[in-house]
Amino acid sequence: MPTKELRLKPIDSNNILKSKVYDQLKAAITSMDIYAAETDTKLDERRLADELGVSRTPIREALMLLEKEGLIRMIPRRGAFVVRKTKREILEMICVWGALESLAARLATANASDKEISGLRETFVSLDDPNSALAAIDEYSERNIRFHQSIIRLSKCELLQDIADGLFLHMRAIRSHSVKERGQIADSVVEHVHIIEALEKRDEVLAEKLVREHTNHLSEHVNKHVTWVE
Amino acid sequence: MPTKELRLKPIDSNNILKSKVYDQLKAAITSMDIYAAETDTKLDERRLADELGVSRTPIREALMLLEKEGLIRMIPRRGAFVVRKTKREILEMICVWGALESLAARLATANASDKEISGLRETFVSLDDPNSALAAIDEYSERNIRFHQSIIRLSKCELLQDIADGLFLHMRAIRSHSVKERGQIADSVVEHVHIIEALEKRDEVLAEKLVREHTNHLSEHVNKHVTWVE
DNA sequence: TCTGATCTATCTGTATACAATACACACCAC
DNA sequence: GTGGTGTGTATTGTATACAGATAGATCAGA
Repeated sequence: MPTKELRLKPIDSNNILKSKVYDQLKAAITSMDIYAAETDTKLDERRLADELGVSRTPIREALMLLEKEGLIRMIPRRGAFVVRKTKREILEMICVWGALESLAARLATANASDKEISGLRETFVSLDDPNSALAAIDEYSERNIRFHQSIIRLSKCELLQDIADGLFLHMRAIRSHSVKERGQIADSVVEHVHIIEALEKRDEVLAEKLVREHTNHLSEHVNKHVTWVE
Repeated sequence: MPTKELRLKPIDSNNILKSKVYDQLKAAITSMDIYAAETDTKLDERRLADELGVSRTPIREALMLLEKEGLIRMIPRRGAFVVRKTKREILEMICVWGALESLAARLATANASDKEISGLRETFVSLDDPNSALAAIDEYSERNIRFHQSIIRLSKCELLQDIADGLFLHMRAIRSHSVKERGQIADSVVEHVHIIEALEKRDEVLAEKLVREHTNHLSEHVNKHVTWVE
């Protein structure tokens, strides 16, 4: 729609090769099934350079960024390898994530608008329809992550979002392996509802408590059922 | 002491230029007084390369790592600039830090040994001697940070340490500007003692609560007294 | 046949050359 | 005098060349 004052979009000067390669690699790594491969997958700089049609320089820059994010590990003179998280590391991530999200919930009760909180319901309301069978489990996982990301966002704390995004990145990678039973999902959804209700009541203590318990449940679940690693 | 089986230290294969440059730059940035300079300090790649006696490649690699850590900001075709944190960002850091450290305190009550906890007392016991005047304030700040780092360490959660280290990095940078009165320090020390006592009693709820309150006090203090930024 | 060493190929780490872009200053037009 | 354009310089982004190291293979010796 035309406006009176001219609206100019902020040009993304980040349109440099480094960023493009970084995005591509990140997407590729997170979408691949790390734990399916029996051998460590190595990222060959020259091969990547050839495939992406750029020189090795932007590749190396992107790889270094990915290493700092913990997605890959670079061994001097050996190469870059996709990192497989250990069970211990996964549990640590859930633990830290719980602390961050419970803080986010507390902040959200103060900083989020009513509309934003009620918007959370839409995020997962369609989960209640019983037609979705196991086929929808993958979609549930994605929606589940988005729900938690939303809470983080409602805290209006940018630093929180940055750190949490880094964690979610890894959670996404192990998501497909998480053994989800039907009952587990149902329980999870109920807990989500309770969290939203606590936020709506602006009950910061309750919201924080519920989020922490929710995370603890996930932690126990992973601890019990995840055996495909380590 | 000589042992039966030969003990070999893990050779630091990270001894590559990239890491050296990274360490140098990080130390230089954190030790400099960012907020004293009236203009944004720019990091010239070629100048740095000349001064450190290496080519631009390791310099750029190190700069990129520093950018991801939030210490500098790279603007395409413009250069790298040391980041000055806004007051809002500082408060956010304290907020997140509080959540992480209160989690750490909770974990520490379960994972830390009695010896480790009692070791915390030594960290700041000399603060009680009254001879140290304002001259020791700088040392207090450093010791203060080390105390909090110790708590994080006692949680035995590596991820927690990684994230917290990133935050402490920035805290160190603003430390020298934090207006510390004598009374403020005394209060702080008392709170530290209470935190240690809670840890010794293995009272996870109390320890977590005290750490959070301690952080909140710092947050309020900064919010009130820090006016030299933004 | 197995162990060990040497040699080679390949890949990474570093340096440097080249290209593109942004800022600054000067010059010109109005 | 002011504003705009154009060129020059300096600095970053990208590509490539070179050096060093590692892993695997081949070969010799027991």
